[in-house]
Amino acid sequence: MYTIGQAAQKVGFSIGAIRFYERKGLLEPAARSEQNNRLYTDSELNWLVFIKCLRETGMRVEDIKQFANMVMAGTATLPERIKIIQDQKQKLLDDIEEKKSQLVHLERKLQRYYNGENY
Amino acid sequence: MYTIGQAAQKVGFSIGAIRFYERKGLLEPAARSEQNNRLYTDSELNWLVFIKCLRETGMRVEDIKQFANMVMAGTATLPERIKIIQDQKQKLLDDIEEKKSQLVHLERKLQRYYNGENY
DNA sequence: TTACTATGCTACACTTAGTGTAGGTCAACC
DNA sequence: GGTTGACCTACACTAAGTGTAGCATAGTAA
Repeated sequence: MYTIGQAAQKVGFSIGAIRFYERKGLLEPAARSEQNNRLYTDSELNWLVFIKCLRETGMRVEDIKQFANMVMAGTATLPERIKIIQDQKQKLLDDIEEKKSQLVHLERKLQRYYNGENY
Repeated sequence: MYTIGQAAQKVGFSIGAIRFYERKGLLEPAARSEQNNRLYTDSELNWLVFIKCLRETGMRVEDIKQFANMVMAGTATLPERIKIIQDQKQKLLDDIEEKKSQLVHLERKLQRYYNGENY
């Protein structure tokens, strides 16, 4: 069993983030020690790692909650889950394009500065 | 003179966004009509266009405020302004790299699904 | 004249994904 | 006995607006 601090360090979340995920229903309310401190099993740590994996893809917390429910519902939801990941991927591609376009704006601005524009 | 709705449409901001910028001090409080409606001159529209240009580069509103102050302070602040734009550009490049890495995560996840993993 | 619609106003709540802070508890160490 | 460290809860705050409620006003249609 791990304390929240140990869990946070092992998984790479902040303590606050873990409590936040519990509050949001992404995690079952953790077991407590006699001192009312949260205690995590290895299995719960794996669940946190899973959440971290999804978060790193840029998925929103609410969507991860849905996704987690689907995972627990079994393989019947697999096609749906694949679609979600594909949509997420598209969103990421769109984001990248947008940022690239902003980059072009910035470079134009810099060029204008180099050419003597002064506002 | 333009109403806030006309200004919003001309510049491409929402009405709410313009009021928000005023509240944040990015804009001087607009002149008012007899009916207490905001009125904008062409010069203020140009200022809004300028703000839009900076926002599109991904610059934060608070930073735009600083930047606007520098512009008004004259050419002495030019090197500082160039540095800000360059930093902004670097931040954008970092963002893009991060998103690309998230993309790799997603693609790995999809591959695992295609290979029969089911969680 | 009355009713409706459009546009504007203010002030407030809400969003995301957490972070930061205040105030309190508890055990361990010196 | 005092201090440190880790934990607890609850609340406020962040960015950049958006959405809503409740109001005023002007122009138009019946």
